Amino acid sequence: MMSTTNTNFVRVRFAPSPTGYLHIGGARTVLFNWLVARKAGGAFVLRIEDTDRTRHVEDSVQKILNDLRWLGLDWDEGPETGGGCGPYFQSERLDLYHKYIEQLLKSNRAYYALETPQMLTTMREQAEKAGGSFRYQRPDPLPTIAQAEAARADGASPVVRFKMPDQAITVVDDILGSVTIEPEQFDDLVIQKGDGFPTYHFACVVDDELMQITHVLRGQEHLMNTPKHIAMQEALGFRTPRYGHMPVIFNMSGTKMSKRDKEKAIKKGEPPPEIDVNDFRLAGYLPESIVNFIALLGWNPGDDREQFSLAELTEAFSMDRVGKTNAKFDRDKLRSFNTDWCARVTPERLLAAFTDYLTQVAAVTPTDDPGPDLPIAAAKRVLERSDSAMLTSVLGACAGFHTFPDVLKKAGFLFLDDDAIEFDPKAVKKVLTKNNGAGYAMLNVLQAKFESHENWSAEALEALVKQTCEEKDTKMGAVAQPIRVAVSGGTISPGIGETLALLGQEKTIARVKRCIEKHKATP
RNA sequence: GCCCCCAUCGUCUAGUGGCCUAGGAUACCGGCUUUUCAUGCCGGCGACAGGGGUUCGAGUCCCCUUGGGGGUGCCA
Repeated sequence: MMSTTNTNFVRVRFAPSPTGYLHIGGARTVLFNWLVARKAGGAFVLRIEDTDRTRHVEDSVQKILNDLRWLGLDWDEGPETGGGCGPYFQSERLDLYHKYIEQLLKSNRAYYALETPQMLTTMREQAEKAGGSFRYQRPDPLPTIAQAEAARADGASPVVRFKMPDQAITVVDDILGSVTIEPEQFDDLVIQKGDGFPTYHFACVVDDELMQITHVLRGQEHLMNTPKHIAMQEALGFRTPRYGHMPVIFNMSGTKMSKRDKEKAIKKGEPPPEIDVNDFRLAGYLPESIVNFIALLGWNPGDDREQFSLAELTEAFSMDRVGKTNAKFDRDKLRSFNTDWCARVTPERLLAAFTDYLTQVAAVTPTDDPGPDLPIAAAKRVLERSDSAMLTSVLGACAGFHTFPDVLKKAGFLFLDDDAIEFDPKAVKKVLTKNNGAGYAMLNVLQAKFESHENWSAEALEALVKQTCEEKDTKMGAVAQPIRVAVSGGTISPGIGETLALLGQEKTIARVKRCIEKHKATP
């Protein structure tokens, strides 16, 4: 019989805490883990770390799952998928943690501690005043189990602390190399809270073992946690997975990208920056460009290539090309990536993404969140008044746009009621009123032509406009611009032939008429 | 304060001792294309944090300084 043990087997995980939407930095962590798994043909596990009941946010698991799906990152085991190592919610694994807590207690590698949070806070404040950092002093003698139970009966909530070994610990890191930390840097950490829940450190170590995680790829903010985890693994007889600590992503200002940036910007009256994956979705980005962009934040292929689909990333990715330096999140460059991707994907894909964008935006309740200025009304209107064929044409006509809101800005007027068109005074002055109303004169000529024109295709209309130019011995601008203003209220629109074809003959004529009449009413 | 990590154009980065008068992308500036807004194309500006070593030779190796970041929770 052959051994079926695969020595190369790879299992990685992403373990978010359900406190809101998926953060863009978290998205990069997922992506890299996902890539490691897919590259190796291993498993990608999703685990929900909901051990802090005070920070739990309703619906956030669903939100995170949605964000992952939108990005195209699937998981082999986890919520809604199941798997052989479940449950995948830590709050449903309490018995498991208790069992290992017992083991550590029995083997004298952990003990009950009776200080209250208030006492610890006071001690910390005192240590800070003294200019140093607080180190928890292991009690001597240690509280007995009987004492802990008595305290609990008394209404106290004893915690369990892990005895950190008195020896240096070396973290072998696939990204940073070896990092050795001296024992003085650690005190005995709490592994079970007063409410009986495990702390992050403990649950994480137990689950990584039980879920057979082979590689842990996480943010650099976890580097100093890793020695603690290694010490616990040793005490419990667990294996130590391979570790890799990735650089952190910052704002252009150098501050850490955080959800609070949004509130700050709103307070200052500025548009809030996109921070969570969902922000980018609502801002009209393609998941392709987000994935591509964050992949290049800390990883590169070693050559000049910059465009990568998920499949191409899977092919090209390798851990040894992950960098060590923190990166700033350059939204300008992301925008450029998005422009490229919008031009690159198939019309079908672009239509699907645009429809998703409109749907997501239309579903936002303005009172939900004092977020950015989302074109909610416009999105609803477009959804109601168009179909797939129309949207495909609109997207084609707007080719070259950066993000989906640009499409709405450029072609949104198509979906307005004719009498809802608002004329931009500047545009009116520049292209219609100027030169003794030459623009209006042109509109009068065009109106007659439009009424008798039969072939209402973009090409034919384009030809009609060009022909008018020749007749009047003038440039395109003198003909196209007045039409633009009449039909859209401003000077921005797709090519003039496409614009009119998309709008239709009836509406074109109605809008031109209305524009001329408005002028007569207020000369 | 203590511990740890990091350091190339504004930003993301290539660079693994001679291919480097440092390459690409983005941003910015200029030009071309053009019926508006974009796109596209061409060109330009722009960096090895500083100081010591090692070496025939250093962006690349070592040390110090400086700067940035992380940790120091009954958060994850």
